[in-house]
Amino acid sequence: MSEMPKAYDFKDTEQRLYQWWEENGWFKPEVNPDGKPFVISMPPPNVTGELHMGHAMFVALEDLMIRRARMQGRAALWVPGTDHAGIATQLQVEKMLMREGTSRQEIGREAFLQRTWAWKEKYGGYITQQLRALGASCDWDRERFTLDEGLSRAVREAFVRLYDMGLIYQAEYLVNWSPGLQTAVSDLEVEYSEEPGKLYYFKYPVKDGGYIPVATTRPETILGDTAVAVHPEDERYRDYIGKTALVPILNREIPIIADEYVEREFGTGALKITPGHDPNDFEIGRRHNLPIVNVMNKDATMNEAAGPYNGLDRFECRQKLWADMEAAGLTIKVEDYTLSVPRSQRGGEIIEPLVSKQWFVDVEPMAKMALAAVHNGRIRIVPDRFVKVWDNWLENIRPWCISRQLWWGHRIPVWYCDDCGAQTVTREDPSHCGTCGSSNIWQDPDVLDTWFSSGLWPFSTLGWPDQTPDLEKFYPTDIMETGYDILFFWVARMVMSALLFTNNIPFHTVYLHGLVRDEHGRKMSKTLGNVTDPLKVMAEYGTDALRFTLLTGGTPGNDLNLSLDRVASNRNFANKIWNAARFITRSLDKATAADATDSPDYTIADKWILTRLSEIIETADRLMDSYHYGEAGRQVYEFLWGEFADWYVELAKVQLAEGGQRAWTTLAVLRQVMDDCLRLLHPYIPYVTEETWQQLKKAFQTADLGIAPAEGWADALIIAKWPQAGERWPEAKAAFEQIIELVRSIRAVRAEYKVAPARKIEAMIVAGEQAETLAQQRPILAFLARLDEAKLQILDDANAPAQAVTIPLGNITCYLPLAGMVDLEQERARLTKELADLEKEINRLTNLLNSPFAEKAPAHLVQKERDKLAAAQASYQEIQERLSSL
RNA sequence: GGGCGCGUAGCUCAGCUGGUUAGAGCGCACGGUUCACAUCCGUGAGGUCAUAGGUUCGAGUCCUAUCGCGCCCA
Repeated sequence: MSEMPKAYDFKDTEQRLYQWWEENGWFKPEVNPDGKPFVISMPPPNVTGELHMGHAMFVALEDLMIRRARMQGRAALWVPGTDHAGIATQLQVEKMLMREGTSRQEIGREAFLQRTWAWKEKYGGYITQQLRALGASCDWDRERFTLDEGLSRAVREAFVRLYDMGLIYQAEYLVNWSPGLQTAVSDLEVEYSEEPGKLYYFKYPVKDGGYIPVATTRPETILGDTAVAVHPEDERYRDYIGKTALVPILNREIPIIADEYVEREFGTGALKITPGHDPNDFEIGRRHNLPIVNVMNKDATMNEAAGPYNGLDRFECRQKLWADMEAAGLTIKVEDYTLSVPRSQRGGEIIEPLVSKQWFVDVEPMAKMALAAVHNGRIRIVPDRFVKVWDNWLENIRPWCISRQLWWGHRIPVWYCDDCGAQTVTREDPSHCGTCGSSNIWQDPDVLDTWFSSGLWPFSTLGWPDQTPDLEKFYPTDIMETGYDILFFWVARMVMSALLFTNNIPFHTVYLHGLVRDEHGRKMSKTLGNVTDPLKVMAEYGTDALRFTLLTGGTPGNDLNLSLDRVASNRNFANKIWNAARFITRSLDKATAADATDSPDYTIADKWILTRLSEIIETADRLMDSYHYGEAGRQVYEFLWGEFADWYVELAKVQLAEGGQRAWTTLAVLRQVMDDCLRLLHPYIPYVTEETWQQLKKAFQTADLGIAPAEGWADALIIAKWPQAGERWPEAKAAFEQIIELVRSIRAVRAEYKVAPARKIEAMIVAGEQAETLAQQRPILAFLARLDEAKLQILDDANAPAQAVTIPLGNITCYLPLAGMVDLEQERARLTKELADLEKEINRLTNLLNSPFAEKAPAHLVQKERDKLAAAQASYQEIQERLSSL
């Protein structure tokens, strides 16, 4: 018989198994060709990104779902892929160019794109290798990239369709401009941070004399003001309405208008309006037909409209202008003020609202469809509280700015004609203007927002717009599993585009997980230095340990604080599994094939563990079906360690020692429980379960005892059948649980009396009707409680021995004579305390049963309490008698 | 301003449709070289479930309010 090493060595296992699985094609849906498809599109990580805990989290969850579905016989397909991540990738390449002393402008668009593709080829494989290390059982033959040919065609198709439907348009609009990146970004890519700043109060001169006091947080925008607004009912300024104000320093004439948007209580109650540099002012400007004056260049320096400040940086301008206004006697005061500063999600630079010409998608019609899809139940969001967030965003949706002034991405498929000025938008690159036929055409230089392409992901990865066999078979997909932080960014856009382009939902369920934080709940960030690298954790504790921690450490939709202590104990769990199996494989010589039987004579313990196994399978299954993966995993953990290993494996030693049919049956039970647990846990911790299962399989096959799973041994656990709950024996379960209680009580007394652990002690158990059942368990009781079996008495009735510790357990009483060790005083004190506790318990239960509880609560619950009371009363009486005899 | 989540043992977290002495891991104390495992085994200490009301026979769980922490949207 081959020996299993003493400890589970994940280093020797993980890579080998992964390769083996992949080589055998077990990651492909073709494993179960007739199964109903089960499909997940992987949220594509940034192609040049590095693995972080967020990736580890989604891989753990999606792999869990996929592996379980595969074992359930489904044609499980997990489509992997990566995202070109326009801004992030371009930034990295630009950084590289900077180190080389050049820039993208210098080398030009063509060369830049070549360099970026080269960069992608070089670093793009890293992230997918890391996903493999996590155990991701996705179908790598179907891997996609958002910029590859097929997906680019999908993007082109989507753009053209939207354009033809009139849902894409070009407009001069106030957008979020990133001066450093020199591109527009969408509303979602801007984050607002509370920062200390100043509120500047100054005098807005009125042409006919006098002034209106105005406050602003950004004095440099004064130069772009095109109105001063006051509330129509504000007494203070009523007379000024309709008059003309003069822009400080520039003396440009602007109207004084009335608008209800103005808050009378805020600042001075009068507002300067800068439609070119503030989103709210932009809206007001539209209402009043105000002109837009843009005073800034795209690099956030001031332009010629800023007059004398032309060429200054925006913050320099602020200083200088304020100083000049002070000199002119126009300033009033400066107060400290907390600002809400718009910063770029990427890089953190301050975003400048700027008017520019961009492409937009009118998403409102699609948003309505997306709202309906969730409301009529075609798409379910888990946890369902996120439905509110979903509604709130989609009901207030704004046009989506999709053009980016970048080079890395899908170029906007719009060609402009120099001759007739028309736009040509086609699926194939045109050589002539679609309107006048001129060949004097040029393509829009901008590219599309990365999310435009990832919004098509669930169907573009399967071949759309072509009606491929994959699209036919695997679309719509089943579950979209991702972090709640990209519910709008991505999930909403996928749903919208799927409904529009495929006339179908992209998936029926959205499962959202939380963020992984550090052990004290702080967000992991490079600046804080509290980032835990998943690869390091995996190298130290094993991939399974990390996965199990991520999967069981929290609840759906809630953030998870990752503690390395927890990872360590989950590594221990892997070892526990390994060793339980190791015990089994080393016990196979306790029986022979001749002991095999079709109708096993189960002991109480066998029936107990098999009953519990059935319960656990059913519970775990139910929990997983309702997406409570964490709870399911924790329950299997507790069962495997706390019941199977701690109790059944221990007593199995006794049953095995008996040999013959008893040993054979015990081995069969051991195999069944171990095997089913491995199956239940495989989706969580694939490596240790597969490796252990292979060892188990090999050992049983070699031993040739006629013990095997009902359907025989599969090639691998990854493609083995999902377990099913079996027979149950409630009475045996109850009886054995009482034995556990008895053993625990004896152990507790031993510890209290400091009996040497190795010492076997005498015991007398008076058990009334249960004496016979208990007597069958003599060897087990003796073994587990370290009793001297030869002197163990199990009787239906007897007088208590004189010098003994009494353990009352309802209708069973156990006496431990502990010769010479029992201090009567101590025992009396112990029993007195116990008596007091029981009295409290009896009073509590008596009151409870005399209350309306007895009539109103379900009968079985009332009975449960009655039984408790009876047991407590029996113990009480026992102790009373005992005390009086001492 | 609107919305969401969280507040349970020293720490990190469970507690699924309310069911009656609240669980786990780590840590702590005491004891263990029993031939699966010291990545282990046994025993134990430790919680007025944030606070105040309410619904109910029964509330950690449902409702209302308050306090504290975090997040999202505007």
